[in-house]
Amino acid sequence: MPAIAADWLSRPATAVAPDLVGCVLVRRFADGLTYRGLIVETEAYTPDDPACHAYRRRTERNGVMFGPPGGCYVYLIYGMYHCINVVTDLDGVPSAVLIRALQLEALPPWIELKQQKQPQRVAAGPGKLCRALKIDRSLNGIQLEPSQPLWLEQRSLAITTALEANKLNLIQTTRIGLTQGTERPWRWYLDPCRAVSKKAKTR
DNA sequence: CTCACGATTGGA
DNA sequence: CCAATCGTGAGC
Repeated sequence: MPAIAADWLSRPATAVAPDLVGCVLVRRFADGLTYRGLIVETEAYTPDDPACHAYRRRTERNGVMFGPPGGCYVYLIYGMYHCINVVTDLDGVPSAVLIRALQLEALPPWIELKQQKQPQRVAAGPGKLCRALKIDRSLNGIQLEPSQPLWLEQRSLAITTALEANKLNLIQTTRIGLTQGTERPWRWYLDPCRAVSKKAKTR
């Protein structure tokens, strides 16, 4: 499918996040090997949001969030995992969409299949997907486009059709793992889908 | 300059 | 429930 261009991402993160579910994240290595993952879960972070890394002010870490849409914001969390975000909205408006889970088309060879209890969940979580696709801070600040080692592609017709027919549904719930802004319903995921990190609480 | 802590994960 | 593990940034 065609690559997603920066102008499509030049909207509030809360508008982009649901639209990114069903799109594809592509990882291309220097040797040409390419891996694709269906985006099955996202979260939005906006400038007025206390959970957003850029809520207080611009710092060395969150700088790319202040840049133009289509930027790639990667940070280290808990000293051992990386998380990847797609920068959205106008240049200067610090907003991003956290990619929380992927359904990989094929498993990279460095993932020990034997050790995987559930191979379809190797990228089910923001830290896990970065580990699976070898995404770290060396990719922080790159522009997400096909000339780079990482880019986005539009939804396939098959996914769009399945959503329209309610074969697949886009569920909206509250975000995960936060201490602030927990009430904002800014998480979206595909259902049914094994690769989603966690299902919404059911009442 | 220091030090508490985090948009996580996997195991007890 | 809890430890692992370290860069970041708020506050002294």
